[in-house]
Amino acid sequence: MATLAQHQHSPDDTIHGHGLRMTGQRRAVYDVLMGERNHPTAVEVFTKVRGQVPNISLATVYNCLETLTDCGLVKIVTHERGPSRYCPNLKDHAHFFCDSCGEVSDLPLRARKRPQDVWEVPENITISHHQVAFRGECPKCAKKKNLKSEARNPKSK
Amino acid sequence: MATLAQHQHSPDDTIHGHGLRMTGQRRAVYDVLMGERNHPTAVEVFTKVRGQVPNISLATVYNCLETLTDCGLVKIVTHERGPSRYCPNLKDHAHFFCDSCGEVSDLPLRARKRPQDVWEVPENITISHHQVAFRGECPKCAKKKNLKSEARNPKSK
DNA sequence: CACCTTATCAAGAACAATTCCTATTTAAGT
DNA sequence: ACTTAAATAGGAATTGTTCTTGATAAGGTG
Ligand SMILES: [Mn+2]
Ligand SMILES: [Mn+2]
Ligand SMILES: [Zn+2]
Ligand SMILES: [Zn+2]
Repeated sequence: MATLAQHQHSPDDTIHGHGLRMTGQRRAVYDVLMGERNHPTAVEVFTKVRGQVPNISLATVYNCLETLTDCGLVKIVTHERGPSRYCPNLKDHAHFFCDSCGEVSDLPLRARKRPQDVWEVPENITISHHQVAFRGECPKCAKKKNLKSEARNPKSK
Repeated sequence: MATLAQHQHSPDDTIHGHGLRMTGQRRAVYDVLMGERNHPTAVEVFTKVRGQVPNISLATVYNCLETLTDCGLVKIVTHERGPSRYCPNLKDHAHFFCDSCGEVSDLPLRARKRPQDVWEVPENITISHHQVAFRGECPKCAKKKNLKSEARNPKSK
């Protein structure tokens, strides 16, 4: 079941508040995102949501994702030239992309910190958004690699 | 290795160091990037570089940009779903994108600061890269907008 | 210089992700 | 039930990029 969005409103109320309807397709797309918080691509959402709405089209999935994004229920996440991914975590956060397994995870903003503390942003420019992506190797992949190199050379420290 | 580029070597040496040749096309592409530090797209580089090498092809521009990137002479900059842009500033920096005029500018990293100071990055993950983008309104566009609203309502404070 | 071997190139086809178009269906409001 | 606008499915079109291929150019060698 879909949990409530951020504050007092259900996703239905949020969508209605934008003068739009909560349709079966929109709910199914939203539920997939809330269910697997893996930052799926549109195509991944599409294949998943077909289990619920067997003849939804990919264009509709794109439309639903755009609508949900416009209503502020999900965020779109882009990374280099890969396909866009979608995230229902509305808190301010950055993303980590593992180069070996492709996993995407959330990195919360530290309390009382702002990106402007790290980069010199001139006073006279107005910031409305920021997007921060880290790349590297996740702990799982690092461990896997260590096991392999041990097997290859058992005496290595 | 790529890091040599900043220091004692010319771009020619850097490219040779990778077992490649500095051709007319590659130099022309590199010169365009060094000349206008506007973070041009591949197509913008293409039209510009045609002044020097009239029948260079777009595919070759893409190839040159990829080669220069692989050699560490330029960086590729992606932003949301727009076309990739290219940047010859090798220092660690973030980018600001003006929503009204499309201008892209560099924001230097503050001394002795790291992105990890602002986002909670678990100890056991290895960071190899980060990419940081800010969006908003540049000073020029803000001023323009102010002038317009003054003209519309001369008495407004 | 003539010859060989590769790297590089131009041109266009192919590709992946996304957006657009249009006829049909669905839902709200009366 | 009737009217009207919103939403959908399916497919075509677009955009930015990569791939393929045959022709050229550049270094190295004798
Ligand atoms: Mn996220
Ligand atoms: Mn830059
Ligand atoms: Zn991993
Ligand atoms: Zn501007």
